[in-house]
Amino acid sequence: MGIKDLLRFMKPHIEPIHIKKYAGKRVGIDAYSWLHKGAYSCSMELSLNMEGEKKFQYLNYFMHQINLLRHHKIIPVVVFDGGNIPCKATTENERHRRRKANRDLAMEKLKEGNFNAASELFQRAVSITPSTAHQLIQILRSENIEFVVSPYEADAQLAYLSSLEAEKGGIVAVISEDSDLLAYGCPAVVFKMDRYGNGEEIVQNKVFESASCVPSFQCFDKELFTGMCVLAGCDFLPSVPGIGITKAYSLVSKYRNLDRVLSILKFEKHNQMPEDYSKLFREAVAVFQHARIYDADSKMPQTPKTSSRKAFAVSR
DNA sequence: AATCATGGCTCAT
DNA sequence: GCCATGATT
Repeated sequence: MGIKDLLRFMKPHIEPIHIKKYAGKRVGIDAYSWLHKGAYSCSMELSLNMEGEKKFQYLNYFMHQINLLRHHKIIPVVVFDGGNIPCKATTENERHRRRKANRDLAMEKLKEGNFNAASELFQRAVSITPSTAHQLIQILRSENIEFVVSPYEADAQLAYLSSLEAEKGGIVAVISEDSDLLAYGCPAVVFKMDRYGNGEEIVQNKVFESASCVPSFQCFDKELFTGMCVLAGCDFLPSVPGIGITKAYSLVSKYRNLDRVLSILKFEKHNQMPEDYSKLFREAVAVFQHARIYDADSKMPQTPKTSSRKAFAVSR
């Protein structure tokens, strides 16, 4: 779910841009967002694993976007999700359950001959499997497009790559649909990029420095911003009842210190607040700050542990 | 006024 | 994942 209501809250800090402004630069792509969009054009074919070309139409969509970037001399770096992070398991299970329910319903409608109802349900059942991702990886290889499979969340990997110099494999911006990127502290994120290259950009430095935009983040730093995001409710920790993005912003901008915010919160909401919220809060902030990532140069996950999954190399 | 819960949409014909 | 909307607090 990303950070609840964050993008709407940040609206005044969004600037419409064309992706060509990144000509000559390395730009990270959250593979999941384009895979998911592309899968809508062939959701039934994917769900039923049908024969024929159309099943692969999502690849055409993805490569169209890639070619758009290359046309503007942008160097794309595609980042895939790896395994699921344990604290996100309940969110993930719920999604899986709903997709399966929609798929079963779609099959029924299809048997009844109700094609329109079926295809609508197949769209809701759409899910990106390792197989669909692997089809794409093969094409990226053959086209010499750089890609990385993150050990866990692509968001974390994209944030890490954003912190590196281009010479060390770094990127200068991220294309995604996920507001979590802002909580991770990405310097520049482009949301809602369409097929012509138009998108909506949020640049961290501009957010912190802007004197004219309301809400103002002039007294914020990266930690306070991440804290605000966690307070508002994220995938790792639900918010305290009654606290949304607006209250989270007010608290952080008033007290300018996360420990102080927690004290006040404990005082005001002690009835509805879990006993261990402070601990869980600090852990969630730490997840955003010290995300598990795959370091292409060291060829090892930086936080080695539970490496049941394959470590993937980059193609460079 | 802000949060919460729900339902519709992402492609492309 | 996002967004809009109406009920709920």
